Amino acid sequence: MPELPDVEVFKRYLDSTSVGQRIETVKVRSDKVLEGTTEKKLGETLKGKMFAGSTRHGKNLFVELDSGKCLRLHFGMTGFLHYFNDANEEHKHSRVVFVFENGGGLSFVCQRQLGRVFLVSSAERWIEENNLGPDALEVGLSGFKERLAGRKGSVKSALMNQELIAGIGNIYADEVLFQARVRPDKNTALLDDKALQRIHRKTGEVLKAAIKAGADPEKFPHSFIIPQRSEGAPCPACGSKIKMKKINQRSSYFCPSCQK
DNA sequence: AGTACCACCTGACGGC
DNA sequence: TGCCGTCAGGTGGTAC
Repeated sequence: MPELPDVEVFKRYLDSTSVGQRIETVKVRSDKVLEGTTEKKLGETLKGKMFAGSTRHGKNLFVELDSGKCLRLHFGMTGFLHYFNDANEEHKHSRVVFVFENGGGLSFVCQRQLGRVFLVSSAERWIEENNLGPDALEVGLSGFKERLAGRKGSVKSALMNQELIAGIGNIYADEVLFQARVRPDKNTALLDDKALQRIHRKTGEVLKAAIKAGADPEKFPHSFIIPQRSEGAPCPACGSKIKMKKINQRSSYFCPSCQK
């Protein structure tokens, strides 16, 4: 689930349900998702404070408090947010709950518990210290080309490298490369200027279209390959059979006829 | 720099 | 029905 478009959808959900609300208490259902903090510390830091706003960078969602402190939410493979009004609506896989003074609650839900909740001093500082690349929706063509320049590995690995560009994961890397008509195992260094321009343009277009569709594959344009991610499925552009190949241990689906 | 493999986790699915 | 391997949209560490 949680690549850039999903996290952007979570951000909008958080903004509309929880920003402006004051926190009464924090309940930790599983401390496996906490990193560098504890239920006690989280409670002490958040109690009585308000969710003042949020920013997203790549796959990270930063929630700012009116105290100046900041939460970093990373959703792993199975994380999402769930707002509920009544305690019996709390999700089965709710791992951390921010209970608001109005009685509602926001859950950080994460079945596989690979997601993480952290306290950070500021979003900018964390991004800087962790060498995160520019957000995939913010990076311009020149920055995009500079960051990919001289890469020897596959273009898909480069697109998924969060230190180069932040926000693209396994699924959307496949989509961007399908739309740009570039094979995912193509060596980045062999891409000509036109191909790089196409990949940059399609990155923006694909991510924006996915956000517009609420990151729901059922609402994606018919031209997208994502809903066809299985070996032998018909290519949405030419009808030939989709192929699967492992690239850096991750399943990659592409059309051998459309993508060169 | 790039890649392979493992680990962290849970659950769904297919084969036997 | 049950056991088992495999797979899943992420990331971090280690070793080559």
